[in-house]
Amino acid sequence: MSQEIAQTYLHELNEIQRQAVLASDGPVMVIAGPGSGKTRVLTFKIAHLIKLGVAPWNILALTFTNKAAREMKDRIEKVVGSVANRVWAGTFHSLFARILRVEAQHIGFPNDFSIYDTTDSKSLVTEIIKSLGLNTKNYPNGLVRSRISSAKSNLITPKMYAVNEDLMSQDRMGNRPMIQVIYQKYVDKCKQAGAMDFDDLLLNMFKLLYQVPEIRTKYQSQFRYVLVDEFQDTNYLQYEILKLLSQYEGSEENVCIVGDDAQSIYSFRGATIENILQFETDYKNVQVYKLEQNYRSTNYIVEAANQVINHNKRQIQKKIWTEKDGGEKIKLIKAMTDTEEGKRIADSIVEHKNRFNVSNSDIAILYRTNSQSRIFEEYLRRYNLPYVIFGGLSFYQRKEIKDLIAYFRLAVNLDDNEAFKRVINFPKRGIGKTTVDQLLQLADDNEMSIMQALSAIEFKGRARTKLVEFVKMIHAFRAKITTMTAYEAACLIARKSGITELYKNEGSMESMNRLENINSLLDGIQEFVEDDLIEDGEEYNQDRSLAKYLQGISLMTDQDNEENDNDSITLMSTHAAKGLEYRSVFVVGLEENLFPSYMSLSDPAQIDEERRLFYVAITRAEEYLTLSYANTRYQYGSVRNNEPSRFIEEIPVDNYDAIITMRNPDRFAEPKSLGGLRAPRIQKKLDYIDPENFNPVPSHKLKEGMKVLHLRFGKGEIISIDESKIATIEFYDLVENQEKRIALRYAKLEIIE
DNA sequence: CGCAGGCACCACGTG
DNA sequence: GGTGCCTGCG
Repeated sequence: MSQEIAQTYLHELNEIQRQAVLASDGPVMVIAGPGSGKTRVLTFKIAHLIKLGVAPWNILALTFTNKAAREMKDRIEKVVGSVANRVWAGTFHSLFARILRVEAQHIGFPNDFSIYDTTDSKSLVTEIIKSLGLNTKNYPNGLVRSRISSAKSNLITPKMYAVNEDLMSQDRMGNRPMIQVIYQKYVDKCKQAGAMDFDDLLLNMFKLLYQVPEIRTKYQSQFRYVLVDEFQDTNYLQYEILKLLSQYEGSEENVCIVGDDAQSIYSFRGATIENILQFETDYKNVQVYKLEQNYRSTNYIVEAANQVINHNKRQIQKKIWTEKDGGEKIKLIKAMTDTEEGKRIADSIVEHKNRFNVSNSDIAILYRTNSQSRIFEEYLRRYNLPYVIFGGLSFYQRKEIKDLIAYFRLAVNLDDNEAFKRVINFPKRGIGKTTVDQLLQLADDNEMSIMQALSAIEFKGRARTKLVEFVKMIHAFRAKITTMTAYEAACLIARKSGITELYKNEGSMESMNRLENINSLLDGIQEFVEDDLIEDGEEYNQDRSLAKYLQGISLMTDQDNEENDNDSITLMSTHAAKGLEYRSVFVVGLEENLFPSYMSLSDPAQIDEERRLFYVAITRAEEYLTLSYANTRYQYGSVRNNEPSRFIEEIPVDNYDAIITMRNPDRFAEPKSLGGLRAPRIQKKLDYIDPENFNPVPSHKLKEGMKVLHLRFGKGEIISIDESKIATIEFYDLVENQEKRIALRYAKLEIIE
């Protein structure tokens, strides 16, 4: 190793980190506590390999989120330049999908296979349950899918399931003996549709490597170095794939796994810490490095985290420490209601900004469930604090977007039944439920996709002419997508399908919104077409077809689009926060039944997982950590009382800001007004409207010229009301877009004069 | 037979 | 608050 390399980046590492980076050959396991420079080690390690002369495309780096992959690539690029783009870095799902696009024919799938997302998979399962004459009471969709998913993740085929006495007797005892039959049918139907669900992307990658020796050899020899981030989140199937890729005759087993057992939070989707323990047995002479120095957080936070995680029995021994002494103690906010919690958090944020000079982008609010975001959203809006929400309903999950994309999918893959079901009568073209049911039956009886059945068998129903028209249209689209660019084809489909026209004619606020979303999708497609370089492993791919575009987006999530570049507060689930850090973190909703979740209360192992999740949450904070809970909360349509979360007490009292006794639930003092500081006004603060004292009036009482009050936007004046009962209202306190168009049908407005 | 509106039921986390 | 199913009407 040359002197020059050492000077460029190795000095930025501590001793253990450096050893881990330099251990380029053979199996390596890095146990990395939160904030210990894990990503730094991974990226420097890859950069180091490239500097040593390893070709970038011989390196496979697997992550769990697109975000982590992108960050990794960016950081490698900083060290070695644009050649970093040729590293195979990405999520398990996206990289395997890419490989399957090339190799799918070896396992009996078309190369332009569709990817079924959760909605598609749900819909297919429901269809099957019904077709078997079962009801969804006995066979809840979620349960069936989780049985199927877990079977796949453990490499249990439907046939193996049928002879697995454990699984079958579990199903019998649960009075659901038909799950195996549903599973078999689900697999058959996916195959027929040329579709893979998320689990199949992994499963089929495994099959490909396992069943086709020359393919196995091809990828084994290509991926000379394999690295896995967040290894504690891998499931059995993922680990088996990793072993297939890295363990073979004559291999040096250059595999490096990085993880932290204390941050394993995905057991619900089959992740197992066993993999970490197993690694040392499966590979010979594993070099183990433990990164224990935390560079992120102050001692109060690190100490709290250590104490909390100590309540978990099973774990790899390590002691996280930091040199950052002093700092602020942890604050605890106790609220009576969930609404009050929202207000108090917003107040506290304002105080933070003023007292500690933190900017919005330094702040994150973390919650257990995405549905908690709404209240915080409302208060932040009222206080004029900009925010971004990660997670929740993704752009690609919106109805109008899914519908248009379903047309794309169907045109690319005629057998994609889920896409077919979605668009056959949208926009309305007089093909109703009865016809669709008949079609499904027809296809099922003949073991064909619907499109195949339609072209092979004369359909006798009343809707025949309309069906012929529909099929013609889809075939016309299909012809266009091979000759046109993605953008041209997408515009044509949006128009000819009747989707844009439908929303234009409707003219409501909601439709306009949808139209806008469709336009942003089209804009995105245009960008895709105009982008002159697409990173694609070894080659810069020149394909600008709609099919190619579909491949790119099918595994995208919202988090891949939203950039927090305009100084906003971040709101997200604790799961989504893993790997991120903020100067000031608010962990909210710390109540029994919520965090820990009510789903976990009966199972100690699941409580441990909730605790690890809490551990992840608090270790996101660099300087300021605030915890909060509410005594009562609106849940499932009624008010519920919850005890404060057990996790609050697991942090020693010394780490808290206020002196409090830890015995009874009322022990937690109201946060003191600190140093006489008052929550100052920032920008134009909207008046706080108490939802309890808010009295909206029926819409017919609203007239032009009235002064009204809106929960979110505050005071305003009705400028006009048009014939479709859309009011244009000017809101005085909004900084931007003072005028809003509000559909009176839905609006809740109080008259103030 | 198709459609709109009403209504029950559901909601943990992710690719 | 969203959505998928059911019902009664055209």
